[in-house]
Amino acid sequence: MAALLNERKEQILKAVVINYVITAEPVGSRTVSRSHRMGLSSATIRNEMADLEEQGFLVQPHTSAGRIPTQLGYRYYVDNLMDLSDLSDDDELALSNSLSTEKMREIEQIINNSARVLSSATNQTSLIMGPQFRKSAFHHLRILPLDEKRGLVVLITDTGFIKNKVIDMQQQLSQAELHQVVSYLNQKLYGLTIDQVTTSLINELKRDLFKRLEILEQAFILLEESLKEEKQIRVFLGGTTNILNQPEFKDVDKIRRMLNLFEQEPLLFKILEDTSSEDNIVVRIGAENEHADIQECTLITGTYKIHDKTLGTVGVLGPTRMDYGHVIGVMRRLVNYLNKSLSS
Amino acid sequence: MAALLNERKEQILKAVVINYVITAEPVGSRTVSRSHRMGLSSATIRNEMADLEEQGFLVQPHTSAGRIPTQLGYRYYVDNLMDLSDLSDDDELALSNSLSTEKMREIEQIINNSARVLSSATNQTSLIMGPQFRKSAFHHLRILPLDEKRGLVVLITDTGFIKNKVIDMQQQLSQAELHQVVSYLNQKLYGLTIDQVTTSLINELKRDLFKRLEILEQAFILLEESLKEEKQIRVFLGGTTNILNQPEFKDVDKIRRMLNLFEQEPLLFKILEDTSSEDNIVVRIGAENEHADIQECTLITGTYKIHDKTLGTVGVLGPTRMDYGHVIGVMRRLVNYLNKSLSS
DNA sequence: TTTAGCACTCTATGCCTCAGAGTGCTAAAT
DNA sequence: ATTTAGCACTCTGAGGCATAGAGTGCTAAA
Repeated sequence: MAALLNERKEQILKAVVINYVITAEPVGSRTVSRSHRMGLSSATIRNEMADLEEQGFLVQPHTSAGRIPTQLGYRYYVDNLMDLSDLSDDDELALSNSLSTEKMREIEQIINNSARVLSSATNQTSLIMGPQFRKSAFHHLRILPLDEKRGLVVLITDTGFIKNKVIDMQQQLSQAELHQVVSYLNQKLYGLTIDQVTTSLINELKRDLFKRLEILEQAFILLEESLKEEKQIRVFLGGTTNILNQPEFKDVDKIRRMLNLFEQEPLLFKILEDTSSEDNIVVRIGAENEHADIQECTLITGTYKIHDKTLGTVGVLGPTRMDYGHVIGVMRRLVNYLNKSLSS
Repeated sequence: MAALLNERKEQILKAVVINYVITAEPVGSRTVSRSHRMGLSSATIRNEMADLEEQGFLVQPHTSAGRIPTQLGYRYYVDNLMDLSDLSDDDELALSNSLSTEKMREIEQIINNSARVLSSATNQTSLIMGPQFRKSAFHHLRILPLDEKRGLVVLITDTGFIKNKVIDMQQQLSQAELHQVVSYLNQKLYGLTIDQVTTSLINELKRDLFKRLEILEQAFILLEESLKEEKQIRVFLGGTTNILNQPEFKDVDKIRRMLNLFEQEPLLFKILEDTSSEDNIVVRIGAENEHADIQECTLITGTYKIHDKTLGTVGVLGPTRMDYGHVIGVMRRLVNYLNKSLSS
């Protein structure tokens, strides 16, 4: 960690960041000296800024331009200088309105709404990772016969996740047989997380059950299949077009790269998962992100929980020039709402 | 319908369209006379082109430029001149591979895959409307109790559509009571399309049932709710970034408008539904589209069916400068595959 | 009816200039 | 020892201008 700056340098750095976030233009010494009434002439500021540049907090796009913050500059700002802005009343209202638990029983809907709210309150793109099915605990399983040849498997987890899948049943099963198998499975699997339902466990059960009821090969294959399939998780996006409003994305090529990224759910998932610090809000600025395509961006993430168990991650993605205080404020609030909503 | 052109004019129009589709540059008389070896000098072509312009099939972007087709020109081309290209072997392979029915029991997956294939084979954005739940016929309904206070309603249609929803049950119901209600409902609703399950019908049933079993207010509200909710349908997109490859979309503002459109499912749904001619493939060029935001685009749509019953619509959206023959060829093929896959 | 030839038009490109913004340095002021 | 005023210097971006190139329309000859 670089040494701390003296207060005057801090004030100047802060002024540059704030100004640059608003205008997207390099900030000159004159502007700082004027707008932030710190009673110093532009010449003095110039000297300080030269220092800040030497220490790596600021850069000039070219010799005769103002300064813009480096990633290090943003980092310092976030760690030491940032004011957490609270929500505006409008935002507050919009948030609580669209997340009122009233009409939203389905978790998908809550998540989707959250993505919308988050993106519109921050003017950035938002990503939300749904509950991680495979980390939920098995609650119970049902098989509904649909007709002679098909059945519907319904899998329910402790977090209220419901997964269903139509299966073919080669051999016809009587109600009684079916019931027998299902209740055996329920008994054995209860309380395990989906992650723990490994192939080997399934095989074991299969052997077990095989002795008692030979017909059920098929049912197991299906259970396996339905679990495998869930390896990748849905990531919900909101406000993907917001990124087009940022002047740093006026280049069609950059836009293409970002949108391409947005189309690849597994990648998004990986990006979000990498940041999960299990606790609180994480800010990744520029190259602090692993994925190459977002190294000009900042990703801010938080996690939401149900009864203290981490369910998923919410994120905001935008250019490094972003209103950190505001975004973090909004995200705090959103995570709180989510935690409350989901725990009831 | 405008009068038909003589053969020479047709050849020239065709040459201009084909050339322009490839190069995206205005086509000059010299180019036509050379590349399409029709044994005429550029001067002659020039005269004919002037005629074609007067008749509204071609335009010049400026006085000293080549010509590009107007919407009328494209229309004439599609109606009278177009060669339907068959698929390349590669495309063919990709198509049959990714749509092999093997691993895809879920309809969502089939649709999703189709969207991907369609967009990558055409290099355009594809839109696919999933099966219209509300036009499916009611098959049967189950209610699974989850715990004391919650149940899972499962609704199954004749087209294999499965819709489930968790409901709260204020009053506890015994298994027997539940069973009674459910079987009554099944009997009454069987065979109706979801559209036909109107609020008034539900009310009627409610009265009916009320006499016999007072507790079930709640269950009905839930059925109603779950139906209402399905009014809007999912539209699956593929290759949204393809649109960025088109030179006509190098303007960030246009891009924003398109992407914005893509984010609004209900609008997309409306656009797709408007074109449903119930039969065969429909081409809407430019202003032939109702929606203002796609009047510089061409939308080509087709419908897929299961047992002769129209399920949904697939579409390809791109600039009016598009390889009509190829897109239509691919779409034909895809629709055939879909029809076959779904009917088995 | 077709074509060669030519004058004309329009765009896109590169080059130049110049104003404006902002800097760094030096010397004076506090 | 700081701070500030003043000044020369640098770099960008916008505007103006000339030019090459592509393509046309028209006229007159084939």
